Amino acid sequence: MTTPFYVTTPIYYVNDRPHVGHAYSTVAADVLARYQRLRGRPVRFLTGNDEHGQKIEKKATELGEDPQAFVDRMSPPFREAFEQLDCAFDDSIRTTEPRHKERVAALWERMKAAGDVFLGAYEGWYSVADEAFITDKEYEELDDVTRKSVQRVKEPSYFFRLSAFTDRLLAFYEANPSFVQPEGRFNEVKSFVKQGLRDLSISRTSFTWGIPIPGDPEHVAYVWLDALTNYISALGGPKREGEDAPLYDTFWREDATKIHIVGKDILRFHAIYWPAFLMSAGLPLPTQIWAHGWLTINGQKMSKRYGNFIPPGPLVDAFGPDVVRYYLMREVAFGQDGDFSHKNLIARYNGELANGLGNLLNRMIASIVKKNLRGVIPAPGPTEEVDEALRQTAERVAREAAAHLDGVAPYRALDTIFELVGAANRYVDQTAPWALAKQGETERLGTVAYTVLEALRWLSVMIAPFMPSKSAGLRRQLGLAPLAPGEDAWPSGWGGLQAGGTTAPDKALFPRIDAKEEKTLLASFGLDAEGRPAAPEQPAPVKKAKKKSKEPLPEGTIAFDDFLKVELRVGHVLTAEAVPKSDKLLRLEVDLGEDAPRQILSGIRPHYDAASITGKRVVVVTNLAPRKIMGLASQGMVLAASDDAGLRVVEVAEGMPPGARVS
RNA sequence: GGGCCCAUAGCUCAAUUGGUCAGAGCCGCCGGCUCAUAACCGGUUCGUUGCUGGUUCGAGUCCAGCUGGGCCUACCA
Repeated sequence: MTTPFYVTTPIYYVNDRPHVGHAYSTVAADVLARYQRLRGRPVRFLTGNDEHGQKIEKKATELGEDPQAFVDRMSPPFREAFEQLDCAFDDSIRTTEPRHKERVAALWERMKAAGDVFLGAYEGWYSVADEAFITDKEYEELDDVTRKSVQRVKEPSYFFRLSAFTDRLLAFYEANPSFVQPEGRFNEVKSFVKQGLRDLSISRTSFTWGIPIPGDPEHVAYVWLDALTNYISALGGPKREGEDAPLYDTFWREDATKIHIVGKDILRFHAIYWPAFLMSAGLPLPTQIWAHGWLTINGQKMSKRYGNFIPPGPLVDAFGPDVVRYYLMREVAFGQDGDFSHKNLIARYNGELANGLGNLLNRMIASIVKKNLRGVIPAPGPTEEVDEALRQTAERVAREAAAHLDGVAPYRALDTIFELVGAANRYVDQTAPWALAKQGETERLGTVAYTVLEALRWLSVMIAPFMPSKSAGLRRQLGLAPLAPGEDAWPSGWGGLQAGGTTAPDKALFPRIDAKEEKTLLASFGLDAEGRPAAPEQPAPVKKAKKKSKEPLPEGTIAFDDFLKVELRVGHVLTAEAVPKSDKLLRLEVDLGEDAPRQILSGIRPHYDAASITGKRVVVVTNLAPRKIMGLASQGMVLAASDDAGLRVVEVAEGMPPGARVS
């Protein structure tokens, strides 16, 4: 198959710092891209950043920064993180680039020309945190924190006639039964569409940080219209009359394979809105939307709040890019939720990479071939049944692994590939080349050694999409050049390894991590020997408080653990106002480094007025159960010192960012 | 309220269109080997495949109900 292959990651919203979740999506896309390149297909792999929207504008304003300066600062860390992970994307687009903006305008014009865009007025709730319009019901069900970022909007707005696409979308789904993967997610999409679609508001006038609408610059494009367009704008599409766009013509043509890797949270936008936009504009639709699951971290939900917001950098520093990539792809079934566990990573590393593949290479190259064959690859003699069996295993594995990669099941591909590692290790034991050497059975030894080396060569190709550097290292030891792009290099013909070549024994490809190192490594990630967070910050889902008969504590003291239950953080007081009908209460909006500020009520008005408390950096108890005071929810408590003479809030030096933990 | 998905050995997962005694890896235990990264190889314990019925010559695999978990969705109190 030599049709072009196009794979994209979501474009990551620059409100966040890169974390393991971003790395996961991107590595998955990179593995697919590298695999298809190996197969000799023309490949394009795109990632990028989503940089517009009200949330960005708001955040930048809060920081006293120009939005453009803000996104210029927040965007590079994503590319750097992915490069560190050896993700070889061909392009990384930013939605603030001119090349993107002009294509959003072009898409808009096409949709408008098709008669699917009309001017109306939108009234309803808009969630800034999610950058999405929500219904009244959804609004009511929100938690208090999120609700803070929801606003009532009533403004003129352009609409996209999404309602007219219900039947066309359903027909398309029917005709493309694997358009959305996994299947369960597709069902959700279908049932959502079956209920009938409402027209979609696709412009806003209440803020400016976005792409102006052609002919009506009061409006900026709805962020999702803006963002989704990236998949074609990066290719130079949609084309205007008479334009030349070779990338677009190659990778977005009807028969190219076009896969969007997305998180399950943004599936609806990709599986419903995006195809509808493209249908309206008369453009080809993507081949497949792959929604993967979420990762928890050591069993806990990843969240800034719980301090387990894992950036990929330290992982790469500790284990190297290939091992992190391997683990991410191996551990979780693509499409399902999974857990990222440092402990497990080390277990898989030792068990599969060091003991399995690494040791196989080492026992052969650095020992048997080196000692008995002077490091030269022997010519195979007549084969026996065991030799044929290993060869057949290799052929089956290559076939199945390829099928799994074509089907976007990287974890299954790895599972299959490592069957060959196991088979080769068993083969070495069965044929006992060290014994053959002692008995002077040189010809048989040659056949056995060749068979294992050839299997290793096959492995060097099959692991390449997952572990490009380790693949190169493995090939170097086999005396082979790194894989070069071009023809289909996936192993199929047995015997490609040239006899007479010189092997290059080297240090262990995957040095084992011993128990002591493991402990040190885990500790460096703040974990105990069992791989659990040393100081669990995330309360276990409240079961019943078990009575623990521990040593009694001295009267009047609490255990250290008890102290840790109190979560104190630095809060930046954004606004303050007196609560009507109350003489003591102030209603504060406090930035705690979360997505939205919290509302906190504090009885400090006798000592502070609204103006004097605003802007202060205070200490807030953040895990106090929310409480309603005079009808208003209070989501925390500001610490203050007081005596008869007066009251002062506890303040923190200017430099500490909101959200910093106090302990 | 409507709908979807999942529930298989201690853990993570497999089991072609229902069809050989339900498998693999990890973990544990026993043994072997010694070329190797205290590695590798062999053997081995635990499953009435969530529960209850049904269809069938035959069901983990289909149907109904139940229990438990996850998710999508909705302008019925």
